[in-house]
Amino acid sequence: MPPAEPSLMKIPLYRQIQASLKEKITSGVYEEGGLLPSENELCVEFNATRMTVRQALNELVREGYITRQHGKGSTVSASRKSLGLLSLKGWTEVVVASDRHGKTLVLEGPVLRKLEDTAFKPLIDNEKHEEFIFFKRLRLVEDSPVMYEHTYIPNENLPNFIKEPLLEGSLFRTLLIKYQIDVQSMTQEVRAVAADKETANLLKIKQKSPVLHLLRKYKTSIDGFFLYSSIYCNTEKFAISSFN
Amino acid sequence: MPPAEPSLMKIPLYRQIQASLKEKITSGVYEEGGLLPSENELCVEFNATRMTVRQALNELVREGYITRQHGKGSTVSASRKSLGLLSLKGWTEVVVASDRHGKTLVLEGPVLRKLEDTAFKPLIDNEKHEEFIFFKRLRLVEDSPVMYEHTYIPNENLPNFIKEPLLEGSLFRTLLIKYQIDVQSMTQEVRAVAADKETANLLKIKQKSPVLHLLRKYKTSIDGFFLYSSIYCNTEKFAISSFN
DNA sequence: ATTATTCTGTTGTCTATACAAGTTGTATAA
DNA sequence: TTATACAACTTGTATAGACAACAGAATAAT
Repeated sequence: MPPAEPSLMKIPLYRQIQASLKEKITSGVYEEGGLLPSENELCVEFNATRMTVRQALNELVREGYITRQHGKGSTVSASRKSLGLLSLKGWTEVVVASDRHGKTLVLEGPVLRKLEDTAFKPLIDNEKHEEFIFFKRLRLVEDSPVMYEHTYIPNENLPNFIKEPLLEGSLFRTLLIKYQIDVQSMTQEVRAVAADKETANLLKIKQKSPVLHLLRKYKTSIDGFFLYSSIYCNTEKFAISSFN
Repeated sequence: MPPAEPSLMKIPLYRQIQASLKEKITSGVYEEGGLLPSENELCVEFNATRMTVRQALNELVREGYITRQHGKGSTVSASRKSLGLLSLKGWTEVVVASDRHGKTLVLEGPVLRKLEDTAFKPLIDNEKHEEFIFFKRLRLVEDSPVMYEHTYIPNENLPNFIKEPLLEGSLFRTLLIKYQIDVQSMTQEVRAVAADKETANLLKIKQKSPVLHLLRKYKTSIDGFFLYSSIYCNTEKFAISSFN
């Protein structure tokens, strides 16, 4: 029997539990600082064993939604004011989750071009990638420019990518839905640098102002297929936050 | 019966496995890019079940030591050149793991003082903490100053702390061994700012140079007991890296 | 020779259970 | 009233096993 629609593929139970709880947390059913139902109660609710429930809860800890305490329970974390961008989540999800009005302007692309940015060199293993799909995007929060991003995607496995627009404006979502490519993890290097002329203009700050520079490599569900991003952030109004 | 020596407390099996594997990775027994023994082989070696071994392996993924691939195995990650300081690890552990020569100068403290730094205000829940133990520390890598750190620790649960030196120069280790306080997780905000006079002098850079500013809150095994750090980083030579 | 198919070993998911250990509230004893 | 002990509930650790899904190599069919 052929597999079902990729987008309808079977989702592991613990992922469903994780998604359900996340939904209830962000929508306020479980309020900040309050306790989640105990593991045993969740077992009953989702008809699963404790190990499965615990896997879901551990994922939520990793994502910063809850904290847990031995003998007490799982507490809903206070939602953060700053944008949680050191974590994996894509821009769209982060801005929605933080309840802010976000917008993305595509300044250039998608176009095919070679990777010229020398900063990426140490991150790329093999030279087999000749051409990349390239984006220049500017991201705004409440109409203030906050991030200026260059994205490079190897031009493989992505037929018709440059011809069609992004689903809901989200790159990650487009990759997942249209190409079944799941972005799974990320590594990045973080620096403070002085804004160059182009960056300063776009972010509406003075030239040579301090900006955050993030150099990212995203790992996907396809072996050897990575995405690369170079991001400049204006951190005057919004900080970048992370957990561990 | 009274509990045994805290430092000899029973360590969970999966932590032991985790530590053993980490040791073999950093010492080169398992080489970069190579495969770890399979889960079943590790079960035999450590006399544990797969779930226990998997818990250890998942921790190593979280810490960035290995990656895993369905149907294939666990691969030892390439060690990173930059300092993995967005993760939880303390300075001592990070510098040792990255095979670099690190040194810490205590410029001031430990002394008792109130928390004046207004940047911390939004991070601190309750005002019950009157006094904090305060440190000013400068951290060097290969004799270059890289980080300038202010640390605030609530003056509770820590008898004789300011009178005695740190164990092996490590704050985290001292808290764990002498006070049984385990630092478990961290949240932080990251910004790019212009170096003020003091910071610039200490880091041996020009005034107003871009520096990374990390505002950290460490969670410990004691409920309601947090550590706070404000860190300025010179990222010209060393970047800060993180995983997810 | 090339293409399918099967096989084997790997990690991923899940069940069911058990006991240890931390937290909290309550009942009892001093 | 104040301790102390206990009970009930929580999460943490661990065992033992099962089947699914994936990767790669060996084998069989074309």
